[in-house]
Amino acid sequence: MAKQIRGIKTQDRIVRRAAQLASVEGLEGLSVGRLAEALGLSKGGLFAHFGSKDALQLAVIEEARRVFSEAVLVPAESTPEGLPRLFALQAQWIAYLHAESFKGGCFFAAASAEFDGRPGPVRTRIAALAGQWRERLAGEARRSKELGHLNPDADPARLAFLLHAITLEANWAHQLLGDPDCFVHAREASEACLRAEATPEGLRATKARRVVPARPEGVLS
Amino acid sequence: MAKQIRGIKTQDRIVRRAAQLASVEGLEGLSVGRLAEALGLSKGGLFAHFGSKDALQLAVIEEARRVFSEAVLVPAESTPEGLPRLFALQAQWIAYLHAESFKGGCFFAAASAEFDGRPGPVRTRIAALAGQWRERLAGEARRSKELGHLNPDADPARLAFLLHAITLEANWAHQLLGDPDCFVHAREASEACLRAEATPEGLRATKARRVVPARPEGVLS
DNA sequence: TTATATAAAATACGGTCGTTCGTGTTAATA
DNA sequence: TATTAACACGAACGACCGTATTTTATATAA
Repeated sequence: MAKQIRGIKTQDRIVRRAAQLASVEGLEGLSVGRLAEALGLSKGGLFAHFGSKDALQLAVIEEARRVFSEAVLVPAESTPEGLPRLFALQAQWIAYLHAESFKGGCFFAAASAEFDGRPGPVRTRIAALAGQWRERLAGEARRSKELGHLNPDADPARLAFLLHAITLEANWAHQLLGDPDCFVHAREASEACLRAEATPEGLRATKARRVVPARPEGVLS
Repeated sequence: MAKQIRGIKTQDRIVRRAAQLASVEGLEGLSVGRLAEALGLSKGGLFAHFGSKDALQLAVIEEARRVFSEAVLVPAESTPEGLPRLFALQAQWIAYLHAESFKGGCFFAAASAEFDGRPGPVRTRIAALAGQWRERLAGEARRSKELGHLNPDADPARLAFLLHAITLEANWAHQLLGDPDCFVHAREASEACLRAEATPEGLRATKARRVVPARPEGVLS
């Protein structure tokens, strides 16, 4: 058999493919045997890299976090803080879902639903990351208010709640119903929600900005 | 062993308990063996009632639909059509989640995420019911517009999108993060979204209405 | 009472799961 | 060249899965 070409380390190959499969079949539904088969490895060989399924699942979560961070957080960092950045975060997130970096949609949405009723380290990690992300949105909303980009009576937590809701809904509608309008609705609704509480200065600061398209990652591995 | 008291037929007992367990562990994660054990039945005895796991899962889905219908649809029917009913649907839905009729949160939210990447009759049924429900919201929004309860430029589909998003977000925040404010946020956000596009007449028609509290069902079986 | 239909139990089968372990191969080091 | 460490294979394990079949108990009807 031709030796495996490896531009990247085996651990990375495993974890990337696993993240793809898990976004479709779930973190628990993904089995070591089938993952190994999909990668052309033996079950035992693959397993030795992690030692337990929990450890594998945790590694997969970190990979998903990395992908999400590069596709959403990093691009948004380059916009000015406050409302422009809040808008950028939301726009990048929607674009990232639209690009289908993960075939099964938002990895964390899937993992959240799967593990919210199952105590353990995996659930703990997912909840922590999801909480951080929501807090990131809320924090940027608070900063927007400080900068005078949002009305004084705007509630940052509720705004984060709404933005988060809109994106999850788009993901849901896309994955389950194949709704072709869901991303348009998501963009429009996001804009409407922000506009409804923005000050003129906030709007002036937030011009139409280019969304950095997310290129599917790890698909070729 | 004391004989089983059965006020309800065994099939019902099975399906009710199964729906409870499935809302926590997932429709696929729920196993015939453990379900039988939880009910004090033998695996074979339980299995004979359905003939296949697919059939059991489909029966569980119908049960969840029944519960949802009684807790949300039926109470809302008694309010006048248009904006009042749209508001009632949303309020009942949120109250229903708050009451935790299903321990694992919204059954269909969980099932959607679990099966959106798994073709088959189960996924088909879930998608059909979820689509019907969203269409129900959109239809009531359209009717509201016809009755002059909503501004002429309101987009019923987008409104349904938003209301649906808000509730799913509350469910998510409750289940994963245990966010104590999520239902308050959901109610406030829903009201804000409807108010933003409502006509004075629509607001007048929609007075504060009592939400029928959902009593947890099947928990005792 | 006997006969019959149904509900549940009991047992078993093949398959897949996560996990372990001993062996062989490869690559770097001394 | 000899040694070592990392890597991957392949077989095997016990447990549990969905499913099938066969047997036992229970209730009803003749």
